[in-house]
Amino acid sequence: MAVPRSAPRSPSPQRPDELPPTAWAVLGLLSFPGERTGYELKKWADASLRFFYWSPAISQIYAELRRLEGLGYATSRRSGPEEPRTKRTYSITEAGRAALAGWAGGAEDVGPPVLKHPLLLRVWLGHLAEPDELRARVREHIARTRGELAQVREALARADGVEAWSHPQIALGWSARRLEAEIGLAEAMLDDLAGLTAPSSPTENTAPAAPSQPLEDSPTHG
Amino acid sequence: MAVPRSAPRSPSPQRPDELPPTAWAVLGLLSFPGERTGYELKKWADASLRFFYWSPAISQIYAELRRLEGLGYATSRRSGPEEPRTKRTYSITEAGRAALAGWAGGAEDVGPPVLKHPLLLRVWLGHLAEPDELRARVREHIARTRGELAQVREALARADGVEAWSHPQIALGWSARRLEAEIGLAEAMLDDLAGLTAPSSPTENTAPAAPSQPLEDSPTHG
DNA sequence: ATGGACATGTAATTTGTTACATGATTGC
DNA sequence: GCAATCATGTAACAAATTACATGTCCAT
Repeated sequence: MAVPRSAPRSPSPQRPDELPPTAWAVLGLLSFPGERTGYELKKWADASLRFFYWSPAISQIYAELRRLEGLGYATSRRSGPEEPRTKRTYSITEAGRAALAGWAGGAEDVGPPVLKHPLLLRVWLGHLAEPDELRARVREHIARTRGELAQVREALARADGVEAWSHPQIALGWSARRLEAEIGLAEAMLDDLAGLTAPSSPTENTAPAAPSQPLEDSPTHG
Repeated sequence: MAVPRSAPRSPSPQRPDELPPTAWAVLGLLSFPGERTGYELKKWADASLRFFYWSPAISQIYAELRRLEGLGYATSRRSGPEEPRTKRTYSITEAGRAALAGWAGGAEDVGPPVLKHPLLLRVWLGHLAEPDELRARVREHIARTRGELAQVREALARADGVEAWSHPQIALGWSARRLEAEIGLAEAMLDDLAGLTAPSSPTENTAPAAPSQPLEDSPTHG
């Protein structure tokens, strides 16, 4: 179990486990064969991690790498014989692999997925917007999503056939199907929005009651 | 255009616009008929906002309300004749409604949806976990999602028929379909994972190459 | 030699969470 | 009286972003 070689450049004395998911994500990036720089990690995160778990800012990746190194979960070395000397290459340690396996294989609840969908926020406030404008935003979203779908399929093609990539492949496959569903959802919403402006049965404007406060059983996990 | 009445208790002199989406979300909660307390806002966010845009912590809701009041987008008053005097009730101002309409109706890109899916993170690292355990996590996720779907349907039923709620209803309808899709996605992933342990064609372990670094066109919007 | 991709990092700031303290109101 | 829910808020901290500073390497 390789001990941390180079002096930990980050003094934060963090207890093992109890790391935020982002730290595990970065360590996970490191857990696949090969060693890589923070910069490479960022590109990789942009190309696949972000489709199911968001891509941290490059500065945060560097910070996480320092934390991971401080914990002995990763080691870094400055450049190879061929490489530019300014380059710092990270790899996972045995301790890191063990800790990551503990997190990935554990039964503790990692919490529900969190979705932040600014478009839906706008639709939700649609009574304040021009119907046409709103639908234009939805169509833009569909176009963007199609672009992302193409990217996922590329990433999928790149991973195809490589034995060690089977799980990332499943995650990417899930992402592709998810984006397909997202497109269908947006198209259905387009119809809903169209139905609002051209209503078949023009409902009488019944005095809108105050928003009677909702149910009592909703779990407070915000 | 009602000027800010009560002295702004938060000194932050923020430029109009340029607010984070969360601030617009809270202001949006206030934009529907009626006035309400921070506490009520939190419950409402838990019951509907969180399905398409996450529910801020109660302390952050209070903070956002103070900021909104400082900007003149909301006013608060301490209690009514009947209410407990410790209660502070907020409502949106005309300036707030105008600003919100500017954001909701604007054409600026609000950015892509961000999904943080801890379960997928685990699946992605599945090579470090027991296959059975992993599938158990997926099944737990399906169960939880079914519960959330039931909640959305309740919220939908509550909003049904009320004219002023049409857009929130569309957002909620989208959420319901999204959760249905999420269940289907998870079930398909369960199959994928099963296919891994019982492979029809046991592929020869071809020497796993180093992760050849991915494409160059991925937009860096982390 | 210039610009772009590669590469690392710091500082300042914002955003968001948890834990805690306090107290009123309501129903049993 | 007691517990649960309602209600507000502070303090400490953690997470994450942006802006900035610096420099290398490579192709045109």
